[in-house]
Amino acid sequence: MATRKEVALEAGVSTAAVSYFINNNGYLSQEKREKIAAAIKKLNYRPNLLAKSLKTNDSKQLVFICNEIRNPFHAEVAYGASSEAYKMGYMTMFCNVVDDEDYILKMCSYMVSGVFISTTIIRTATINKIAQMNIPVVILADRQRQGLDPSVTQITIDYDKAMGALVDHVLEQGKRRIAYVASSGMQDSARYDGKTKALFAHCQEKGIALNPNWFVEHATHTQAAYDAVQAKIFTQSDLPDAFICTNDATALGVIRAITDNGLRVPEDVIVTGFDNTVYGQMSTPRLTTIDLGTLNISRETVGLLLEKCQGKDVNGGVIDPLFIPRESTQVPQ
Amino acid sequence: MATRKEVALEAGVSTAAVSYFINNNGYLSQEKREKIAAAIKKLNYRPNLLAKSLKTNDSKQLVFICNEIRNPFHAEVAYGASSEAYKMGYMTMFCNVVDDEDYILKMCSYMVSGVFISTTIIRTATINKIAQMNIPVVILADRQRQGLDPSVTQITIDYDKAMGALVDHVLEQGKRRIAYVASSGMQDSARYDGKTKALFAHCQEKGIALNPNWFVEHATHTQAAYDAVQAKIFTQSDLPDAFICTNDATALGVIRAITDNGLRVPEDVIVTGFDNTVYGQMSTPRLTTIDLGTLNISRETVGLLLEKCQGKDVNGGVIDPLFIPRESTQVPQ
DNA sequence: CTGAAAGCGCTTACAG
DNA sequence: CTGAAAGCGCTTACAG
Repeated sequence: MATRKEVALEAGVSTAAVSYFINNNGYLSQEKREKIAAAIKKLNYRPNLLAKSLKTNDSKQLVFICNEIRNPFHAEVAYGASSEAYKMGYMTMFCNVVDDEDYILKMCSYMVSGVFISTTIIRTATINKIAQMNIPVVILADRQRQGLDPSVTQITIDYDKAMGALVDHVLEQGKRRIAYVASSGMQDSARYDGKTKALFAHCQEKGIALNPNWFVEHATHTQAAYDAVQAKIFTQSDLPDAFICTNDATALGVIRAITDNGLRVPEDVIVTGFDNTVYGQMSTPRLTTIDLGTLNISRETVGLLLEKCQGKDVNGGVIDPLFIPRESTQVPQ
Repeated sequence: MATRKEVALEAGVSTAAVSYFINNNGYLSQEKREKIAAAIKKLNYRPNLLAKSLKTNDSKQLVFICNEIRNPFHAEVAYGASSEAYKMGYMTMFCNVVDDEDYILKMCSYMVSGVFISTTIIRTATINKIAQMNIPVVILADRQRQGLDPSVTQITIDYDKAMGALVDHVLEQGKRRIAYVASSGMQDSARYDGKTKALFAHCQEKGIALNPNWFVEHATHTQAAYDAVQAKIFTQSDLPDAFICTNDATALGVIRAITDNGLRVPEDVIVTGFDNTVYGQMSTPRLTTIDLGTLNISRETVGLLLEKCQGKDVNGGVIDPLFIPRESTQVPQ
């Protein structure tokens, strides 16, 4: 690869002039412009963005952290985030890893412009260390975190409303034997997420006692959910009549497990999802779920992040969930 | 953020010594080591990886290009690729954009270590420009490309075998009225992909004339496939009795469209997918499909890429597909 | 209006 | 064994 120096030599100008040309600032005669343009073309020159980043102290790289890109919700967030970043001329580094603080901090050591966190399963201490590197951070998550560096912008989801709608709907269907399928562990308070908390609160309010034998943990994905439900629920003689699942991906695995045990959804057992993914819209039966406007919120969150990068003061927000009843919970009349 | 200079000052050593300490090379007395370690801790110092990259001419960043991260196949490849990169200490930049050459080349201008392309829909000229920047490139795609820079390593899929198995199976079910649902456009030769080509060849061999009215194009994803099939197929009076779909995600949308038109899968119409995603394993009916060992091949491809980065000579390969018959094509006896 | 020079935060060959 | 110095490819304040 040719460097700036070679271009300057070829064009018979200073290296500064080449810089001015490329960044379109400073004063440059028409004649020089043409010479430089010709030299760039001839040498097939491309500016080294890494060197530029070092000088300007900004790499125009965003880092995006999520814990499971194979979950269609996260894939949608990643899609929205990276396409918005693209539109604004930013690159996005992708991080699948949530528990290796050293790796995450390394990733942030490339003078990145900002960090977008889309997962609950990351330690507050890790987030704070990123913030202390003076990197703008936004987090899209399921609950307001305590003890977070005040510079971090939080965008949370109104889980009380969402889980309230789900629980009320389940009760309206005459079901009271509720199983809960979570992606996190129930006992581990660090991962005790907003959904779980809201579910428990609403059931208590409605006088429903949840059976701890029907809590399924660590159902991080479709296959894991299928396996966990088979192992933990269908080995019991006493069975639930409703499954509230942490997301659509999980719910699809649960429905398969139910069907494989000779029961029908929704006639025998009802199932709810979360996220309103396309797979839940297209499945048989279609999933009752919660819509968050995923694509839009991921885009808006990147927008917020980029405003922070420009030094603007930015407010977090709360996402209003929309309840969508479909076939997986309602027996046709 | 503290810099190397401040650490050196604090520890009372040269900046070179700090460098030796961090990279664990050169000679350093035990006493100095301890002083440096203390200074690093005290100042909460983190090396600027961008500056290091500029000096060493290698950023330890890989770029991963795919066209649709929301497709579960690509999500799986992204997952495998980035987790393998992580294991080897590399970062991965993620690129969703396939047709903006300028953006792609910019992304490669950060002294990236290598590029992993997982899409058919990218111009050969663009790939060659990356290769001409002396960046190692691997491409995981559906056909051997002509005119590619010889430095590029190609990993292709044996589509003849895969489509042959699918077509034979469909014919064995007594179906001869085959519709084809493609993610690309049929007429655009640049996007006329390996699957399509192989399908046509096999049908011709078997004496099956494909009806051009039953070619559905641009079904890039589940929703797009649903919409396209509704608009193009179910507006006709003459209907196919089998749908061969470019991938599982597409097939799920097609099944929904068929069902919404009052027909049953597989009793009235049969449907095949491709990729063996978890959604096809868990769907009702379960999808007949092709397995490629996606997770493994994405990991192996990254392994190959990293070997190339170390200057090794590396051979591409051909992936052997496995046919998996399931419920979506077989009426239970 | 223009270009020489300093400097971004690192690494490493080399002189002592 | 150790540190001063040059240099990676850029940008930009500043002297002329």
